[in-house]
Amino acid sequence: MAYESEYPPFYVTVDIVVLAIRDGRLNALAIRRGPGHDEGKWALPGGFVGIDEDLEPAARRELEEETGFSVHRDALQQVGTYGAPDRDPRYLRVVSVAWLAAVPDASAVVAGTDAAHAEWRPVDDLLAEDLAFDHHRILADARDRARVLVDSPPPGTRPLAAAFLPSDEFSLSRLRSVYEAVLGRELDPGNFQRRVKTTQGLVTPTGRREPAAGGRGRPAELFRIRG
Amino acid sequence: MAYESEYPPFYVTVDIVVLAIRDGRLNALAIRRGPGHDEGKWALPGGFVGIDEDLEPAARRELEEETGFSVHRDALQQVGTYGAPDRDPRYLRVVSVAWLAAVPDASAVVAGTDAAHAEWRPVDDLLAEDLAFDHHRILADARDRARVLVDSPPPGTRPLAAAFLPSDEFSLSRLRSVYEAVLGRELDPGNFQRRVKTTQGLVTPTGRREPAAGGRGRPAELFRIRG
DNA sequence: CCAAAAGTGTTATGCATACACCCATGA
DNA sequence: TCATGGGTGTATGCATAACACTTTTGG
Repeated sequence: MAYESEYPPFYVTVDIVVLAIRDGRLNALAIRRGPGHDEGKWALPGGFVGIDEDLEPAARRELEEETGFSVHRDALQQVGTYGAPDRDPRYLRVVSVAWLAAVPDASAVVAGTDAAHAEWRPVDDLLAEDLAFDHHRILADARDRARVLVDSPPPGTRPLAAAFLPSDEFSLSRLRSVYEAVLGRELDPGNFQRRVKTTQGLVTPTGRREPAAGGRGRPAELFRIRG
Repeated sequence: MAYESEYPPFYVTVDIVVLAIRDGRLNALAIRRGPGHDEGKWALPGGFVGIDEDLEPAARRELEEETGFSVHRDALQQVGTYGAPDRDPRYLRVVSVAWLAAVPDASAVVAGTDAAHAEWRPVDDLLAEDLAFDHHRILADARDRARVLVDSPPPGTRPLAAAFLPSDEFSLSRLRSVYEAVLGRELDPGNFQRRVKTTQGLVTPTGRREPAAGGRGRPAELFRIRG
């Protein structure tokens, strides 16, 4: 085509803020940068978009390469796009489309995948540090977005909180702990119970109760997301 | 650099949903496509990002080229990024970062600028048509975003509604008509009045009243955004 | 006086919060 | 029986909505 060379070429990448709840705190997958630019700093996982690949599939592919997880459509959300001319000094121009992914807590998942040196790190801790590239801002934006999504999930979508739960069935206190970790504050157990139960089409009771594991206190009823 | 040729090159563009209130309806700037791909369909204004240009300045530059307007920081918001491999058949890969811009109603502005054949069109009408490229989805996403932003402006930012007003000073019914056009529904005048007045730091009274122009009914008090 | 728009008052309703209190279980 | 967490009931405050009503102008 006639105009092929008239416009500047860019590299396009996806960066993914992979979120999970660990020990009651919101964690993100971070990769310690090796020798070279921003050495030793934490960075977000990501990679280049393929020549025939749409953006969302590219994010999904990277996520699976890093964690092994295939998440639900609604658990992978575009956060924003970052393209300052100097954001990656290694190349002339890299524009990154940032995504957030909510995955269940699974400590072992990272090992054996691409990101052998990836680690779960509390988001608060990461945000208190100097991250590589513009990943500090990306992480902050992703956390803000996650808070909005957890607080008021768009109608018709699978709530983001569901993606953090390791099992289809869960107690409401488990669900509440997810909300608390994402929002960064404690919620009243009773009010949370009522709010979730009275929200149409959010959870359905299974009738069964939690196997008395730790065993102190009344066993909780088990629920399931969306019928 | 060693890796320059390993990754696929993309073109990066910005598309802008320029919004204004005209005759009580939410309008967007649209350009009728000439001979070539998607001929005759309406498209959004936009253009390529420069080699040394950040994304937001690129959107701002395009906006000014098309309309002559320099909008406030908070009146130009990133909506999302669209990069399906086949979204622009003219080139191999074009990734577009979509923005929404709120501008005051000024019918004459378009003439004499780049977009001589740009026209204001009601958003509802455009969404009922088949737009060029993936601009239908972009426009729909931008309108949804505008509604959220008008309804609950992020604290500390200049409310989006202010950007639609042609003057610093305005009556509350003028402001209300902006809300109504964006939200697509009517609001109770009394309740709107109270809500706006009691919201801290939103509007400040000027003490003056509207010059009795059309002249029927009690002249409205004039307000200003953010003291 | 009448119409029309600006602006205020009043009441109902829903929702979130705070918190008291009961339930069911393990030790 | 006690501690612990699950779960319900209830009062209160706040934001919104609905709408009656007053105010101020032009015709």
